[in-house]
Amino acid sequence: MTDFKSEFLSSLDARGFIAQCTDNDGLDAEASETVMTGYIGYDCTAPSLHVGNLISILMLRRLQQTGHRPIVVIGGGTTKVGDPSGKDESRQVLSDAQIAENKQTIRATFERFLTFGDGPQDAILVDNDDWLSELDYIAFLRDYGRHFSINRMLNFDSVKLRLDREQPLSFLEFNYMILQAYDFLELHRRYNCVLQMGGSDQWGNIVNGIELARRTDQAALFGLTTNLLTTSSGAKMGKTAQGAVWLNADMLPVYDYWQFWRNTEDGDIGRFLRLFTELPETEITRLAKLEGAELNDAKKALATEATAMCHGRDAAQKAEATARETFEGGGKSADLPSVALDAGQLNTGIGLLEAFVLAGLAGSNSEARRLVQGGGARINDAAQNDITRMLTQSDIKDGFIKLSAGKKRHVLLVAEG
RNA sequence: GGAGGGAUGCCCGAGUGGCUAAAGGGGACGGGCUGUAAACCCGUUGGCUAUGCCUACGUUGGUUCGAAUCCAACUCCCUCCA
Repeated sequence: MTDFKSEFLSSLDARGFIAQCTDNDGLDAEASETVMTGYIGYDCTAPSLHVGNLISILMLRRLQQTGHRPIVVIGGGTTKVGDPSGKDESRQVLSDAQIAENKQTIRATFERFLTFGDGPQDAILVDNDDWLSELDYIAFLRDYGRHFSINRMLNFDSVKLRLDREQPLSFLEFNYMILQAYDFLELHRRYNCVLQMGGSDQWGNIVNGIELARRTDQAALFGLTTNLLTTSSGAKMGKTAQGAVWLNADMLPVYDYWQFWRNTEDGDIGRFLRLFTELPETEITRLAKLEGAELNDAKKALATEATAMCHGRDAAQKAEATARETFEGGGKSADLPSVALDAGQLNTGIGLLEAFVLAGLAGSNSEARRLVQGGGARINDAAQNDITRMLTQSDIKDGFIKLSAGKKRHVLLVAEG
């Protein structure tokens, strides 16, 4: 722990956000004496962000809460090129229309965490395509390329690790850090942005931007990173059975989002409460001290608080109530994720396996069969072992048929039409 | 331009003519234990209109009764030389 004067840095520090800063004292002074502007960049390859992006979003939120201006940079320009990182074959390049669409839905998420507008501390959202797509190659190389030292870049971890492992590194990819560095410079020029934040994997890119601005504009910019999030058992955050934990409700039901946090590992509780909720420190200390089964209360608090921030408090409490009824009250809740079913199908009857596939609880008939044979399939809480069984109108209880795969995954089939 | 190495299921990775829907590991899913946790134990893990059928070992064609395995061409990747 360092002693910070500024509310911005001291609160981030107290909550365990900070991994590394390019200049603690300089940034602290800037944050306590001015209304500063800081940014984080996001690619828009998917229609929604996921929990892996959450820490950085919360840093922007705290930046704003402590009196500064956050900028969200959408990587429309970089997405167009197609991020080559990772070792997969080159990804599909998204169409301009898709990118525009993703920008819209992603923006909606930020509106839950930040206040946008025209005031001095209101958040703004910009697209780096605005300046990147207009760059002139020769002019760019002449004006900015000369400031980048290959010798130095080869020493950045992102590059070095690749080369050490003898993995390919394309020129395109190599240029990524240059474009990102240029983003920072451009944001400084346009918006007087002085701070770039991001995950610790962004350190090299951030430092490059700072260096570039110092050389071309004699500007003093700052960088701040957070640790990449893993669970205490070492797994990467943000993946569940179904895939990524999306922040948009139409990509992942609020109930499932709540469940994701509810299933946090014991060892992560204190850390996650500090990072992902805005509960006061005293309350967190109390919750984190709980032991054994009582820790479940801390997990519920985490789930509800984290969900409230992303989806609103009403939705969060509803999810909590649904979970309580489902797990503690014998499974009566009508608010579980539901899937519509044509009423006519129930008249003729619908196969058990087909129903599980329809509900999204199994990926194929074969998978559904294994589920049944493994003893994990239930209808209205009654275990099923006959794969030929048909579901009919008579299975409807209180207006729906409850399908369960295992103890945690439940879906309601609702007849319509 | 030359020489060599490689491409296997969600991922890593064995297999070098039939016993291979393809070892092993990881991940994932289900079950057990528990606290809707972790760890651990057990099972499952291509699809289907299912005692059979279809698809699958980079692509296309060939040899063979039979190919992931042999041959040819092609594509992509890596290493070294120029």
